[in-house]
Amino acid sequence: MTEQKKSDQTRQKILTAGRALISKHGFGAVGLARILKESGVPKGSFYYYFPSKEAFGHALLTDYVSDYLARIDALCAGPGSARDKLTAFWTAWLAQAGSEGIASQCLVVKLGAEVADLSEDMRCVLDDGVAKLVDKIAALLVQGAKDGSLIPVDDPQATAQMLYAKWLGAAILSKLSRDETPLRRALSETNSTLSTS
Amino acid sequence: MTEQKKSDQTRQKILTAGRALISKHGFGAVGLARILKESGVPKGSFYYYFPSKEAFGHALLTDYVSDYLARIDALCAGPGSARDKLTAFWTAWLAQAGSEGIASQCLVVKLGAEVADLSEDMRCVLDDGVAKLVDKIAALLVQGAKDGSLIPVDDPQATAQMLYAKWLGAAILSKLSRDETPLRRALSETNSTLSTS
DNA sequence: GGAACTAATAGACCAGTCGTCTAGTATTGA
DNA sequence: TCAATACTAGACGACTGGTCTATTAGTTCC
Repeated sequence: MTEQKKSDQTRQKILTAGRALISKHGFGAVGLARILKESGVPKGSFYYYFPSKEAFGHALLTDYVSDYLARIDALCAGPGSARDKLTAFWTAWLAQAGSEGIASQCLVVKLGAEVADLSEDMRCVLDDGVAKLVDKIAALLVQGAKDGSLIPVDDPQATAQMLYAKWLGAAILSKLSRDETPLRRALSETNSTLSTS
Repeated sequence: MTEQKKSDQTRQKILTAGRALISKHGFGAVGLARILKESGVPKGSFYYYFPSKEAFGHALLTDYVSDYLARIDALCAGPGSARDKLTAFWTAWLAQAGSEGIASQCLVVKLGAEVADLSEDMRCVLDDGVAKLVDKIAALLVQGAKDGSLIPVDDPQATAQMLYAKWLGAAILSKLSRDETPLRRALSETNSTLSTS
């Protein structure tokens, strides 16, 4: 009662190890054996928690998306202008790039193209997560127009989607070139396009 | 003499079938057996033409990049303003989307994230191709500023890279959502940002 | 014709894949 | 206490992956 059921802990361990491995190598490229070895869970247990590898991938993405959106919500709920929040959000992409592999955290970057042709279920989870994220960005744009920190835009939804597209593309270009320049340019372009003053 | 050596024809057949399969499913997800079967080449022959699957991937990308750049060169050498050429280039992304899988042709879209963490050789080929493509886009921006069809920009190289990033991201979003809207928005945003008049 | 050489192929090989199955241990509730 | 459930354990099967060796088919030259 005081703690999570042990069952959930084990399940979470698999999910966590899986996320690390898969965000680095891709979904298809990582075998169950590797994930299980990494998380110290025997093979037999895997199929107790997940009916298939695809179902596992589905759970992994669901988990990831909900984590991600929760973090954005926390950011939005905090103090500061809409502009500050947006900047903080984008800057995090660069920060991740610095620490380990460039844009290595973001599963949309790593799995977007793979999952789209692999599993309808997984595709929908990721697509849904992106849609919600774009909504939140659009909301920030609206808020920024009100508090005067951002330039008003005609169609916040469209602008938010194109903003996200630019960052997604820039992340892939940075991965490909092993160079943060695309991400840095995205940041400066984003600022100069949207910021007042 | 009159014709290519048969050896080269066979090699090309493998490359062609490989490109179709891999641009749809990804590099790792497609086995040699499938490619060979598709191209009607016996399995035992593969290692006569390529020393390894990775070397094959390298050749595949080299082939693809050179095809792609040649097409751009042909477009640039043709008639019309820089603006027309750029528009024709981007519109092709949408046209591909319409016919079969969205943005299914572009190997940068499909393989960018996969290859970046898979093979240094393949990564370099793709990265090099993208760099050259961005150069050509930048050259069009410069030309457009001169012929008056496009708004002059401060840093054509940076603008071209961000332009490509936006389209790359939009293509992935379109793949993910099975909806051309992101690509269409990219087109209208590109036009309204760059076009004079 | 027959030797010498290259071009091309067949099929074996083993590591690795996902998923199943049977057996076993802990934990719970009555 | 005892039985039922929750969970662990890993061997096993059927199959696919890329790779390589041994062999055949084809050409060239004397």
